[in-house]
Amino acid sequence: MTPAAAPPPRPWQVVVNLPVPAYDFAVPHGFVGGPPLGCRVLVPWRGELVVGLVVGEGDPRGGHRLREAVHVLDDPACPWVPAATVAGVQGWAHDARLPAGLVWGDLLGVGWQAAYAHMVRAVEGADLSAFARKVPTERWTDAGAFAPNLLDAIREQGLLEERFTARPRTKTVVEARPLDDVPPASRTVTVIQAAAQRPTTLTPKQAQACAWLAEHGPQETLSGWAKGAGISAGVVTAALNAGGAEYVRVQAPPPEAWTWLREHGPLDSYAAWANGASAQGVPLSPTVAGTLALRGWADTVEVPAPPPALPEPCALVADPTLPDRLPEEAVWRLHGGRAATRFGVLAPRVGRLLSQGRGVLVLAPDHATLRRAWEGLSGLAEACGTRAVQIAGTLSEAQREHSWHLLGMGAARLVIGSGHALSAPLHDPALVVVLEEASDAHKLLSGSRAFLPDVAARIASAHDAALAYVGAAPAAESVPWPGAVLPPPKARVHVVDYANPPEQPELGPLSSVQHKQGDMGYPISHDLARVLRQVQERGRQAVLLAPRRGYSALLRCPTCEHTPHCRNCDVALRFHQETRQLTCHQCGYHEAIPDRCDNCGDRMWKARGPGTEWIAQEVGKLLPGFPVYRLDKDRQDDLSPLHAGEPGVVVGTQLLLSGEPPPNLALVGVTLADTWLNVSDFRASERYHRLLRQLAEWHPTRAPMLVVQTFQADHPALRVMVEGRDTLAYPAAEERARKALGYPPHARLAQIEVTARDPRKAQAAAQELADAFHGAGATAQEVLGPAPSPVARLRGVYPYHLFLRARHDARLGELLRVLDTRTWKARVRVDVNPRGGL
DNA sequence: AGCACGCCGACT
DNA sequence: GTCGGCGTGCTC
Repeated sequence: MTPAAAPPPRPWQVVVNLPVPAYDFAVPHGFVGGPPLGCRVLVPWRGELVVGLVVGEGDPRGGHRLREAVHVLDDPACPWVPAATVAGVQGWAHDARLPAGLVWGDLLGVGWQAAYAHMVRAVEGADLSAFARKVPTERWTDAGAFAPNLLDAIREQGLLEERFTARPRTKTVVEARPLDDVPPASRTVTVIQAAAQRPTTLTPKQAQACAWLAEHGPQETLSGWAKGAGISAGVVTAALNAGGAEYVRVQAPPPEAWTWLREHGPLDSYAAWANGASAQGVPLSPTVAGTLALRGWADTVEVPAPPPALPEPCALVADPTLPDRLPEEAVWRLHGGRAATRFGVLAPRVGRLLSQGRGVLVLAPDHATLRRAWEGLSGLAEACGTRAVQIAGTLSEAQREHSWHLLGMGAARLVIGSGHALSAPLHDPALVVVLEEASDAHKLLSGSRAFLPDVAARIASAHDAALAYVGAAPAAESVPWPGAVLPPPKARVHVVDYANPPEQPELGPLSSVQHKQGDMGYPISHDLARVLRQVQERGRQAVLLAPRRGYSALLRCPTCEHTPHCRNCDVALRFHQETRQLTCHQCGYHEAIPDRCDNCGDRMWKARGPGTEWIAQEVGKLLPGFPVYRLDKDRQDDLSPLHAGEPGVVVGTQLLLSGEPPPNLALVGVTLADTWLNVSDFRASERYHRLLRQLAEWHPTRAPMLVVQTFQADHPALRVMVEGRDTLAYPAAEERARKALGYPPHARLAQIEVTARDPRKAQAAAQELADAFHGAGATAQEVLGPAPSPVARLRGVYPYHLFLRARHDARLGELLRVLDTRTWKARVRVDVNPRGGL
């Protein structure tokens, strides 16, 4: 009786860092155990080996023969990404209709490059003569000696044996070679020494030279001898040729530079050696240092690199022993107060979990928020017997990898970071904290376009960890969760109402309307100007928030109203006065300012819509001699004098908020608030309100005056600030409005973008899609559009948008399934939970 | 994302 | 005849 054939092991689903779905790979020969979920593997890919991540099990009877995964890089007991995290991310990628590789490429920031030694040999008795040129023999050889695609061809036939060993991070250093190993030729030197017996044929001068040499000892050069003896070079040469002196090789003392390196080395480079030695009185140039190494006095060697220095934890500021009054539910929120207060309230909970040996993950949308969280929480980890690490783009690759290992070993249990921290191998996570959950910085602009709080929620749920939203003001979406609310910091808000200029009795109503902007002062109102002068007089600091970079939003011909537009996009070109250029802020296209209007030939241009350059220029006129700094994507002035406390004004875009506030900040001016409202997005007013709240809490202790210039002085997002209403007043009202309109959190949205180079093709494909949705039973409430994108042409392509609005996730999933029914005649991209545009 | 393949228009 | 534009398809 023959034993029943064991069922073939199920293949592994592996993602690589490319925008493609997970592919199946056969289990490597001889691998024992279940699928190593979350481990990195080396897989054959287009003739090379690439790092992939095991995210699941595939179909055991696949349609075609599979390639084998070649090597498992991580110990399955300690995967690179926790298995629950893998499940959470995979679930999100599936629901968002995104190729898994695209999602993992965005989320996993550490580990796609693995350092390993790779040795190969031919299997015993294999005949590789069919392969070209140089092929592996039966001796182990470094794989680098062969073309990767040749190795892959041999591998595919099962004729290759491979061995992988992890190679720790190394660095190259210069170290002094032991004296015994220095080549003898380098340890001797040729010198000129007087002959033992002086020939009788020497002239008197020659004899005199030889006598000097005998007395003063051997010389290294002829010229040294000549100079020392005070005799011409010709005579000493003749004396040498006549046999009065001879070249001999003698033992030389080791060079001083070598002795120095033996005492102070090893060092990172020849330059470091040269600088270090020179600084201590041993003259050495990098070139000479290199020559010494060439002669065998020093070697460059690979040594294991020490672990990189990680950010130091801050002092413990919050008291973890205070009572913990935060909700115990699976999802909760904490908003209001100042950042330091919020972390103080959060500390008892985080401290308790860390003390229990559990893990806490904190997701920050930007660098400034990350820094505040680090200041508020990192000291806590030390106090609770563990340590905190950061995983963020501001750290080096080596630092991120080291932090990753500390988490994987369980040595660190608090991780604070960007989206890259979400997949970190944190042990037993009990709490995932999403900071400033309404921030647009959580939305990845390219690739997967993931909204990180959505992914964080999936990961928390997969780990059965609690999820907390913490920030200055909640998103309307977080309002329904149970939560704790702190009173907002006091704000002194002054509103400049451009729409209602003060009564001017001496002028008639008509002229008042005609001149109202001029009368109130534009782009800097008289009110704002007055406060700015006070700032100057008192030597304080001010920040002005401009709605855009550049000089102006556009140029307009005063005669015919013509405005220069981008040749690739359907937008007006921004005017940059400093570079004398018109620039497209969508695609980067730029051109010199045209001499005359293309349309009517007029030579005049008028700027409209002030930007940072314009505002800075106005401030310069207003406050002569007062330092004016600028901070936007185009120009980042050095603000260190301000941070040292010197007086001045900074004009910038929202980029300002990602830095520290100046210490003597007395005034924050929003030069034109309406820019935050004049966007076609249902989240615009929430974003505006959050901006005001963030400005009010920006300075950690002060409450600077907030001057807001606007045409919509009665906007509720601003009114609640003026009236000093509580933290939840506006977000709760917004949430009620969303309910009435059927927007999140009372609906799930997805944007479907259809793009093509031909606008008619894009429009037709979008319409076809809409028809398909309706054909599948979608209602008119559920499918909105298609409509051309707000920017009808972008980088030369014409995007059309279609919106799906479903009551809940399940219905959205049902609707999205229509996309899989067939292929479409244009590029179709889905963005679930889109932000911006609608 | 890359990198093939393949189909059309502009040149020696 | 070829060179080279970029549209389409594939990667286990």
